[in-house]
Amino acid sequence: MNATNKNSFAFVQVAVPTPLHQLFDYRWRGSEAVVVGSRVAVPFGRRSMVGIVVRGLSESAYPANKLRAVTEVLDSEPLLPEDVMSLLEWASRYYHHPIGDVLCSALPVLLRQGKPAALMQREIYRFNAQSTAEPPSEKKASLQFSVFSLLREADGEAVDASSLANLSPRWRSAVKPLVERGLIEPDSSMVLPSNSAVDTGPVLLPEQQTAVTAITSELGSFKPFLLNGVTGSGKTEVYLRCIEAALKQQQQILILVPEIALTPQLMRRFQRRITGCLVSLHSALNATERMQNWLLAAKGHADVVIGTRSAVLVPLPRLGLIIIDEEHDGSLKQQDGFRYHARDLAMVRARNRSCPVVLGTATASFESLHNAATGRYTELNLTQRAGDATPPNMALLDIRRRPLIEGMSDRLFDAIEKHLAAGNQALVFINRRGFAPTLLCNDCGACADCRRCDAHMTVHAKRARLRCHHCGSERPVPEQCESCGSLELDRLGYGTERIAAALEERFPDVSVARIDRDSTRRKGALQSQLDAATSGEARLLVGTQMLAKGHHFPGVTLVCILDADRGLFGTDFRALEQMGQLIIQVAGRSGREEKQGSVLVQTRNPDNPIMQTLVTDGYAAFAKVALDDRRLAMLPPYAYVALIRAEAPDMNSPMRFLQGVSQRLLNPPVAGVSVLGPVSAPMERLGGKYRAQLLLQAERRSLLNEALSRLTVNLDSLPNAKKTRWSIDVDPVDLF
DNA sequence: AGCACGCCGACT
DNA sequence: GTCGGCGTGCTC
Repeated sequence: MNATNKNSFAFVQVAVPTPLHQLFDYRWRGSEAVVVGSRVAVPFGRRSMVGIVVRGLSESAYPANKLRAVTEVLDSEPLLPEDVMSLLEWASRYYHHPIGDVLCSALPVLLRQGKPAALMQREIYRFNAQSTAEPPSEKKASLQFSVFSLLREADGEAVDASSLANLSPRWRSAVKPLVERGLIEPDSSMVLPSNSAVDTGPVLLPEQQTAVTAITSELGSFKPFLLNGVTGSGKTEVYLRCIEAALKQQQQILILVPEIALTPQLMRRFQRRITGCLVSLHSALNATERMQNWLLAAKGHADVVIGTRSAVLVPLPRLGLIIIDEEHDGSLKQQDGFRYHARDLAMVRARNRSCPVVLGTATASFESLHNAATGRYTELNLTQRAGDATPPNMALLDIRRRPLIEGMSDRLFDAIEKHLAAGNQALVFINRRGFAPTLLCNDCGACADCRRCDAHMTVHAKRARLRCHHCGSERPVPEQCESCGSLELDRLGYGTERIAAALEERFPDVSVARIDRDSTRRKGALQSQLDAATSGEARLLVGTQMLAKGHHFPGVTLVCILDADRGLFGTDFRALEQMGQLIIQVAGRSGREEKQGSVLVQTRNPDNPIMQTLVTDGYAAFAKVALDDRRLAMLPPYAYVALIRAEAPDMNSPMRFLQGVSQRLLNPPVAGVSVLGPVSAPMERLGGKYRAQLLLQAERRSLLNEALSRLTVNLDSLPNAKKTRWSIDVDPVDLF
């Protein structure tokens, strides 16, 4: 039912970008073929919108006199092919998000706005050797002469318009007469970022070879793999071999990566190894580049697409393999609007497409571990590190009743000193930005609080500002207590800024690099900090989880983790899982070369069994224990949950609205679905809005889906619905 | 979500 | 007298 469809229809159903859970019928010029997945311009209320044709209709249930006609057909071929359309329609039903919004958010912005779906053409010029016209004179027409000479020296090869623009900003005025006289010829060609491999890979370790063989032998059929590879075990090399195999079969490969500055790094590595057209899709691209790369993928020109979350929705006519790197990473889940999980959509897509999916990670998500344990995923393990690297040696550092200087124990300082003396680098990890998370008055006990959130302001000492890390609001650090005027203000707790300052004071001869969102905001700052860390110029590294993600510091032999205990008492059901992942990821930064690394985890809970398991027996053992708790609490992956969130400027509306929602879910009840709440959110006020939530819990996914389906019908008619912004989050990653 | 219509307070 | 506040209703 696509472009080749000869049936003529009187009506079409169109997905329009609105928050309404429905499609809209329009009259269609019967003679023309209906192209499912193409864009149309339609009148909608008082304005015109770009929508996507979902199907043709012989008759419409909507009153004939109210039907309006499609104003313009924008594509003659489907922009979204059948497989992507059905993926998105499925996602709309699964995540209970409006179909129009889902379909339209799969398009790059420019296409959503109705721009032609045309690949950018490169404007080029060639020297015409056949021309008998008089060449321009160097004296009379110097610019014409320079243009002409440049093209003549190119010897018939195409010269890009951009190189001509380098000659003079007025280059077009020189090109025009040359073209008119036939001395040069204009042309255009497709911009294809094709690439030739310059490196060949290393010899694979036996485990890598096993993984590659397992994956490549499944090309052409649906098969999910969980590639469990410790840091440094060469997961990327496995990806590359699988990509090469898929390329040989003329297939397109989709690689999803976390939303971090790592994409260019991975891109460069792939460019050295892969021959073909490589294209990236991430947030750093501008609208034009994004559309261009999207179209290269969608039209089948791109062979390999490396992208963040939303790339899972890009059309790929020859798709043959999906790889998800760092499968546990939270950025794969969209946190607003259409709240999809790219890993889960990739799984559905691969099933429909009959292609393998590789989920690569050193710290698998509990969902994926559970899927592997129940046989839904095939587990592949990479336990050996490349080269002679040995795994780091992890230990808990009991800081109870120990003297602490700026939150660090004497034994920690000793260890750092020892590693520095041996000529190595040390990394100190604290997952908190700023100087101190709290500013407390010693006289009245008041904290400097955010005016828009239920949160303390964080002290940023160098800039002398208080900042709220939840809503971004800022004010100067006060001299006096804001409630009683006292001058006795205490900066409580530690952040990266404070730790870096303390280390600088303790090790005055050593250069300290701080890597967090504040110190790397400036363009290029991250790269220069990372360079300083990699080259060894900075011998001490202090940072947040930014440090934990994929960067390799060959000289680091000691990793110190300062605030691990926070994960043990997190309010969220995923706090422990994330703590385990973070500790192992940070630990992986050390000892990747021939030197063995040490990891010290400062804790006030050295007897905590789960912490001990993580440190002595590793992530897999830790996950096993933590998963047991999930089972007992009836939480994912042993149950299915959805969270209905509501927020409003006044305190009562969200709660009242959710009470209405709860009523509807309970009368009549859906068997097997528990409704918990409504309760106010763990941080009730955020960004000046009051928030509440309702949790649905079910043993079976289909029951949860059924309950939610019943809900979305006319949810807007509930009391307070107009005053409230609400959303449904299926499989939430956190409960905030 | 937009964008209109609609019915009550302070302004030239 | 109207300019404009945001309640509420609709979008094929």
